[in-house]
Order: sequence, then C-alpha cells, then structure tokens
Amino acid sequence: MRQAILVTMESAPTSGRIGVDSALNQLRRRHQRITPARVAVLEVLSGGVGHMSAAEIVDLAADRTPGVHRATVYRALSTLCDLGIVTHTHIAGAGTIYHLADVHGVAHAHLQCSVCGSVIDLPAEALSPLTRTVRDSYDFTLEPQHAALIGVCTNCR
Amino acid sequence: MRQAILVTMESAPTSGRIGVDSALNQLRRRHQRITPARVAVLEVLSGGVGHMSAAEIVDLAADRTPGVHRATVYRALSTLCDLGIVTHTHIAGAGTIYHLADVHGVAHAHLQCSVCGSVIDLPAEALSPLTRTVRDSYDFTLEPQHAALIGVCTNCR
DNA sequence: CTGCTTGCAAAGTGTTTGCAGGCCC
DNA sequence: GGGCCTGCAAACACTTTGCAAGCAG
Repeated sequence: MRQAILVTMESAPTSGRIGVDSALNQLRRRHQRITPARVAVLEVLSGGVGHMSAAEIVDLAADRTPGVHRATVYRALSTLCDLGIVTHTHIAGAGTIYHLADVHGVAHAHLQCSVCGSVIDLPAEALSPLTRTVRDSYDFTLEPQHAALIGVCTNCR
Repeated sequence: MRQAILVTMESAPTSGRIGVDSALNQLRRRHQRITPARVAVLEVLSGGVGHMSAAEIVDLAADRTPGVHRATVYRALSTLCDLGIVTHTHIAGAGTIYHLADVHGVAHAHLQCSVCGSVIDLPAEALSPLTRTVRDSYDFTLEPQHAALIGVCTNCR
C-alpha cells in the first residue's frame, strides 16, 4: 500500500521552466555564491525530464561532479527553493520532488496516482476556481504547486 | 487529568464523523477482531477534536490503555484505513494525520498553512469543479481528502 | 581574507518489519 | 485452539545538524 517508487509520466521536456543560465544569474543578483555543488544541482534539474526526487538529484549530481555530498545537495536545494529558483512539491509517502521554477505565468500543479505513484503535471489555472473559493471563504492563499493532489490515474482504474 | 479532558471532549460535537460504536460494528461486520489497541485508537480519534498525528494517537492511546505500542497503533491505523473506518491525510513535511471516516455525503478536504502548520477543514464540494476538470481532461479520479492543499492562512499573512 | 559552503558523520523523524508469544473469536 | 494481533527491538527511508576545513568573492 505504501508507494515508494516515483514514476514520472511527463513526456514534454523542460519547456516552461527557467534555464541554468537564468538561475545562475539570479544567484549572482542575490549575492549568493556560485559553487560547483549548486551548479551541479541546477544542471541536473535542467537536464532531467520533469520532476526529480532528492535521491535522484543526489545521485546524478555526484555523477557529474564527483564528491558532492548528500547533505550539500539538500542544502543547495533548500537555498535554491528559498530564492524561488527551484520549486519543490511534497509527494505523499515519498518525500519531495524538485524542479526548476516555472517561468512567469505558466505555474503548474501535480496529480499523483495513489496506486502507481506516477506524477502528472497540471496547469495551475485548473485550480483557479478553487483558489478563488478558498481565498474568499477562508481568507486562505492557496499555493497550488506545493503539494500533489492525490487520486487514481487512467491506467490504474 | 488528560483523561478528564478526553471524556469532556468525547461528548463534544464530532459532527459529520462516524462514532466509535459504528466503527466497532463495522469491524465486527468485516470479521475483524476487536482488540484493546484498536478500541483505544478509535476512542482517541473519537475524543479528539479534528485531526491527529500518528504521534498524538500513540501517546493518547498509550495513555488510556497502557502498554499499547507504537507499532501496534500504526498497524491498527493501517487496518482501519484499509477498511474505510479511518481516513488519513498526508501533510507536507510532517507525516500523516488521521480521523474517523466522514459519514456518507459530508467528505472534507484539508488546507494546511505552510507557515504555522495549522490544518483547516474544507468541504469536499469546494473541490468539485477541480474534480470534474481533472476527470474530464486527464481521466484522473481525484481523492480530495487524501492530501492537504498547501497555502498560507489568514493569521500568517 | 572573511565568512558562506562544503564534506563528513551522526543524530533526528516518522514509519515499518521479523519474530515469538498472547488473545480474540 | 487456530490464527490474527501484539510487544519489542531493530531496521528503514528521508532529511537535518555540528563541526572543522575550504573556497568564492
């Protein structure tokens, strides 16, 4: 019943996401240091299709820049998320996935299948009615891309 | 003292959720055993207001039925969830919360504040437009109460 | 050179599992 | 009394932290 495997069903490459150059520029602009570890993380995120788990990023980063430590990757991801350069999404029962931030105006949310664990991208605008309702009725500002919506996908039904 | 609080709360309006008796009956009907540990978990869930973390349930269950072990509470919760007697919701970065299942027709989802961590109940019907969209466009069956929606609450903004 | 970042190891969380014994039905 | 449930301890997955050394700016 526990879903540990993370399968990504995303076919489209990283369209709509910022690039490594843009990310590095933002770092410079914010007076943050450009370090090998951070570059590695950004390039890994840029290179992969879709979302990646922390474990995947750790492996691939250490792959391309040997010596990069797990803890460093976590710290880099944390920093990059704080700066808005990277976005993270909480996945039920399987930690967190990361990707480069969306370019302005094309934010997206995630659907997660509770059976097979696959994650599907969803335009954030699909949530706008809900966002409005929640804002009006509860004075609550929804962050639609921050947690995956759970359900069952076509294949698993 | 904690016991007194529990008893007091037990008479409080746990509106919309099934009761302990109903839960026990369902267990019997499904030929599942009624054990002290399971009764303790159900009464704790029934007594508390709103959602409880696994850790809270463990503490309170051990409180009212000394000797109940952590692992047993987890197993009881797992069983009860499988039977649909208890519902669980994944909370970003903080594990899982549990409560007695909703009585038919009054399902609810959850809003979680990413700043203070508080969890707010939300009628599931607020998600029906989204549920429809996702069903029509992605052939994806949403389970709105399975994961909390994240955002920022009034107080934290 | 200053102090933010890193590598390392170890500690934290939250949850699960193997096993022998216990108790519900 | 058979077999599901339990207590225990240990394992598990994921993430964080204290510290001394290292490197970016």
